[in-house]
Amino acid sequence: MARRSVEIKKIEDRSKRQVTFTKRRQGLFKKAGELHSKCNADVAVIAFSLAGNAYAFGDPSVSSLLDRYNKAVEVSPDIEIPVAGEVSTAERKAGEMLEKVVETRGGRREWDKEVEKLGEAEIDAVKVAMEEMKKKIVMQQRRILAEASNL
Amino acid sequence: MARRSVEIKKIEDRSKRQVTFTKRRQGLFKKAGELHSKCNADVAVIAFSLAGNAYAFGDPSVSSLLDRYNKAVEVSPDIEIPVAGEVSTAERKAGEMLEKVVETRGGRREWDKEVEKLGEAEIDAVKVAMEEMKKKIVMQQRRILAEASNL
DNA sequence: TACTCTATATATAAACT
DNA sequence: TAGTTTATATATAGAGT
Repeated sequence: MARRSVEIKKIEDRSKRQVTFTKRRQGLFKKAGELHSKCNADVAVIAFSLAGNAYAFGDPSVSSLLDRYNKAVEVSPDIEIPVAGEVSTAERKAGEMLEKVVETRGGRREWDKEVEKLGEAEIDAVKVAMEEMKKKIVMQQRRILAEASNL
Repeated sequence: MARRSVEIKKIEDRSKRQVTFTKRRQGLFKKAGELHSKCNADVAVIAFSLAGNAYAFGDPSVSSLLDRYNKAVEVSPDIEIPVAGEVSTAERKAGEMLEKVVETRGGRREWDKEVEKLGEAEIDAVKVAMEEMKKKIVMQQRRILAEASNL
């Protein structure tokens, strides 16, 4: 993993902890996305930073998975796997700053690789295609808005 | 990671997919626990297997975190940044579309239909993804030009 | 504050039991 | 079907910018 051994223990230094939180949250979201892509499993991850910010990852969407989870629990309340660290339920008071930023992104831009494969002969054609695609998208957006205003 | 490169693509073989799901779910839960212990952050993970089984990890508890998440979303529902799942789904769609463009360049444009399938929740995210994709393409173009001038 | 860069620690795919 | 092993792919802590 890194230069030193990991030591799963609370990091005391605030700024180091923040950096680690960001890095590991990204890693966690990426793993969740891979689990989704590879195994066709629906996955949701929610993380609250000490500052109280909420970060969520979910495919197809966080809220739909939460609903589904709640329903599953109703049906069979024994689903939950309580894996909890001993230090767990302890503190967690630090942040109640209610400026929740539901940030996102697990990393994953799979088209990166596709783009890198493009050669000189293709890159121009692709750009043109992109322009057309964008027009299409804008039109689609208008169509949706028009439908919405008809409700 | 393993004997072969990872290939983030759906695993077709049922039993292999099941094995991978189990291993990766365990890994994901472990990572979530480490994030909790090291950074004092509260984390919940929910995964549904293809078979429909629900698996959850949460500290202090899944349901308390879900409530907290729902409240956070209520407090700032107007935030432009889409929830992770929507972004990732959009990213995947954008990637799929690009693949089609690359495959069919010069020929008919099959992504037309794909665009028309996009719904309200996705269209914005797709636009954002398109912007990023375009940046990538421009960078790739520069790379090619730079190589060419070095000949 | 937020990147990038690597040396290492971990995770894990496939093989094997 | 499930646990163990091992060769590699990934993730990431710390340092540098």
